[in-house]
Amino acid sequence: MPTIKDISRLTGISVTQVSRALNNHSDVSQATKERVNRVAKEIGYVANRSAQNLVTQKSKSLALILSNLEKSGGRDNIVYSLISGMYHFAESEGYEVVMFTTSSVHQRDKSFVQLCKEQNISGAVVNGLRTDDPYYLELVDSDIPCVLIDSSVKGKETMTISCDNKKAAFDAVNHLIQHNHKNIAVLNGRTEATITADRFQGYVLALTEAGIPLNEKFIHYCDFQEDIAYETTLKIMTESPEITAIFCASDMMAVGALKALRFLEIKVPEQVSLVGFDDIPLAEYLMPPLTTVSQDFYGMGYEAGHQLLKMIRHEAHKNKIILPHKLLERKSVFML
Amino acid sequence: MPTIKDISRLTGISVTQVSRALNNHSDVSQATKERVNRVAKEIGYVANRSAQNLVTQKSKSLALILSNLEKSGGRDNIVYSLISGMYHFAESEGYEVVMFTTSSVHQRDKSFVQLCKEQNISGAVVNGLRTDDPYYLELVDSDIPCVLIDSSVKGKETMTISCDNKKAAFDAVNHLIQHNHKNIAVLNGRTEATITADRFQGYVLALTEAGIPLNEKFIHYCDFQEDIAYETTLKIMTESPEITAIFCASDMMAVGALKALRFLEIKVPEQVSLVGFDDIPLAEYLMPPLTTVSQDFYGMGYEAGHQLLKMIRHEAHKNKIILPHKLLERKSVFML
DNA sequence: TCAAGCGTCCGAAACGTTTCGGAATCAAGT
DNA sequence: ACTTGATTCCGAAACGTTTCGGACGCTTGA
Repeated sequence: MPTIKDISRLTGISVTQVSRALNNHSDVSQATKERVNRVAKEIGYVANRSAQNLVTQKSKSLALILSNLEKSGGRDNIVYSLISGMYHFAESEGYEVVMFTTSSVHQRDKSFVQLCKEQNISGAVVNGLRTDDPYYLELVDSDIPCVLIDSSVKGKETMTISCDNKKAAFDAVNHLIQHNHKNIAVLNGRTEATITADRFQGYVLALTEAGIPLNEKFIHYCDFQEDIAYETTLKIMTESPEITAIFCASDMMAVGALKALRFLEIKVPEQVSLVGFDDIPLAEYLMPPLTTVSQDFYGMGYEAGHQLLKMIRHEAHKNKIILPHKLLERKSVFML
Repeated sequence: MPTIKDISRLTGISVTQVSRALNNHSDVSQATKERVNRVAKEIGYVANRSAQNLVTQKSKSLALILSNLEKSGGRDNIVYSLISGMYHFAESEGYEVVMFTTSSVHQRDKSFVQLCKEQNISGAVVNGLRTDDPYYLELVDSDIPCVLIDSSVKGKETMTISCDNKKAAFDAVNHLIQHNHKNIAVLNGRTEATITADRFQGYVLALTEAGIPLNEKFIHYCDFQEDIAYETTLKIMTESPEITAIFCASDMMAVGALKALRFLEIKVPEQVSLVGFDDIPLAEYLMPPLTTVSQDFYGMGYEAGHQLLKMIRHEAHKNKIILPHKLLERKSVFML
């Protein structure tokens, strides 16, 4: 591979000036710049990133830190959308993105901070980590700029990006109320997740605004998992057959609920209405097509990268960004 | 960040020996190794990858080269499975994976080879590129080891990994024949793709073995796209209502076909049977659940990484690997 | 004539690591 | 006492880039 020295030798211009020409610095004449660039193209010169990173003590890489690739992205392809959104932004800025998961931490016995420092990584987008993970806490407390998706922690160098989960849950539940439902169960996510609490608040708000009392028996947590939602639905529908609607805090849980209802031979939506959350690709193909709150995960990944770069460049940035959501009415809600 | 020099200073051991101790070379005493490793852990030392890459002229990064993130991975999450399989393998070996797409080539005006050289990347897994892409050809012709998924080109340093597409297609079509279908249409993929030709051969073989003549009117190409499959199905079912079964070379095309059949009020599978290919997550949720040929894309990504590393290390490797497939019988095929 | 300023240039050091070539120490064998 | 070999060590160069500090030549204005 040709280096900057080759260009220097070929043109008779010093290495210093070649470097400055390539980087379009001001104190190099137009003529020199042109000559350098021409020769560079001719011999197929590409800058050696390792050398650049070494001397500048930084790199054009962003980290995408996830809990676990396989599991979380199984069928819903939320993580995939996040990846491709962030990737496309990074690409447009000439940045690389490198992924880390909790399993890489354990496999290599290094913390996220170490993993990042090792590669001179400039910043990280974080999604789906347990907020009590010590490595997570170390990361947000470090001097590495972080953009957190769907969770907020007061760290030195962090910002949060998410949709308005409370309002979104409110919209979903209110939609059910507008269809005259009163006995509305909720299948919520992992109790430790920030979004779980937010969405629960939306649920509560919608009910209380409508003057409907809360019923402990209708409130359940299913860890965002399809199979737990399945079991839970089986249980609550036999214990509380007065339920006429279920709000699921994720589409995958709605899928589990739907299967359970089908198993119990309860008609959806005629006997029980269903609202999901996320709008995963599956949602529109279910029978019936699922009414759900849509989130733009691709946009989230893209915007996360965008904000991260702003932080890295010390440009002004807000510390919280709210992305729009939308209630998608399909066929899983029935007017009583 | 602490460096190797800090360890040297703290222990009074030369930089050379510290380096060799850290890398567990043979000509350093056990006592020294222990001391070095202890101090390294104490001060939280992590090796600087850039410096390592620079001096060794290689890196612990593998490339994953894709046609286009967004489009190809839209709903089927095949690409996601590939990514996570390859990622998990890389992770277990302490390697990074960096993704490139055709759009990165154009955005940065660099060929895949340049993109790889720039980062000292040791090898690449390639999926979904057009085989006539000049950058693709340059890549497989270069000295960079490549593992090609689902396509074969005689390059210097390449190997191919795929399922037995011909046999798989044969199995699918034969399954229809065993259910007494004779007028079997095929919705095939992009004409330039290697797998398209392979699957077509399987289709032909199944028919000829059963003594069923080929019918040009039953053979169509839909570029693996749902909407084209939709339009095509609309067309062929009105022009050739004698068709009782359709073999789709991808599940996404089967989804398109299914929508078209539903629009035409043709019952699946009672009036027309359907077999897909890939077993995407959607398949089992369709109405009726789709009978299809399953491929293990996660395993493909994992194995691709595995074989790539073998090539990089100059260990023995075959130049073609066939992964198993399986016909998954669900509810979209009807016995005539 | 001199100083100041500008535009353009260059040498050399630095980044953190690996590795080549050589060397010191010690025990064992002659 | 001398060689031999094994074991353990070290200095210095090298990888390709950026950048600091300085320098040269030219024009301009006093």
